[in-house]
Amino acid sequence: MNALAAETFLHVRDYDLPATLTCGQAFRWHVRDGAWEAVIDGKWVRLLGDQTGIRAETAIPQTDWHWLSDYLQSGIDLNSVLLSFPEDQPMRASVTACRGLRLLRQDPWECLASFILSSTKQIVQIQQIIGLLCERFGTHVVTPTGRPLLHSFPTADRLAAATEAELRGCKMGFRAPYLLATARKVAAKEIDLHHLHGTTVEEARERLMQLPGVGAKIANCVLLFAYGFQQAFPVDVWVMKALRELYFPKRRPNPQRLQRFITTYFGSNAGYAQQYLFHYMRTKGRSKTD
DNA sequence: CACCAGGGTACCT
DNA sequence: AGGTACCATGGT
Repeated sequence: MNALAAETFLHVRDYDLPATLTCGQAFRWHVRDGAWEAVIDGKWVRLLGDQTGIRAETAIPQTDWHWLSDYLQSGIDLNSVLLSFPEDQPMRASVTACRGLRLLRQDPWECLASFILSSTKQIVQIQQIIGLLCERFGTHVVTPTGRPLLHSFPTADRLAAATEAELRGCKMGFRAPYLLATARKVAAKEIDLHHLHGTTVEEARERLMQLPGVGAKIANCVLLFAYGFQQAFPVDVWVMKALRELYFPKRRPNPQRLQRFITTYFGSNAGYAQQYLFHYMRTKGRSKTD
């Protein structure tokens, strides 16, 4: 038995599916039989990439695939993005190491909640926490027969109704009160995540940072990975390492000077450049099959 | 077994 | 304004 309900093919070149889906912007993807599977907006999906594009399969009928091409951002002109990067050795090395790395366009709530859980955690652990969270608070998702049961990412309403102890049970530790408090603010409509699409980066960032457990770094991740603000430039320990080793080898610049450098040097696609640096720093020195 | 991980917050000078 | 301990848990 089997029965995939729908499939399509997205024609796109230079799309590195493995790198894009595992580089720390989304946390629910896993490989099965050489293909990538996850739940997007409550829908099970399976992706298989080749040189000419991405084949996609779902478990329920689809007529309009816009939700998927929007998520994957398969329609953007990657080459013009790469051409907008500063021409320096670190950026060249980063692009050479992984031409085809893309930025996704994710659901704001899932992205926000996921990155609240990301603080001082390794990517594998974030995946584990989110897996438990979905299992315990998400709803069942239709999958092809024979697959393990899968769950949607829990809504803010559902998490707002949870207890801190239940959330701590998902191994998230001290992040539990942050996630709970933010879920309650979203559920109570103290912030309208959808509305941020129509604002400026600065206003959106300011609003996000008013939420418990959301500082500049996590806000920038959400701005970049969910809202598509390409100027947003999250600085975590890896990106800070890249900036210091590659651009400021002599002495460490103060935070203000560093921020000034980021906003002036990397151009209109600074967030994209940041993701290439991040991926480069994390993978260099490892074998490519890891 | 130390040390570190896609940080934020409260509390100190 | 700028530094620092603490938060919880698992990988390396």
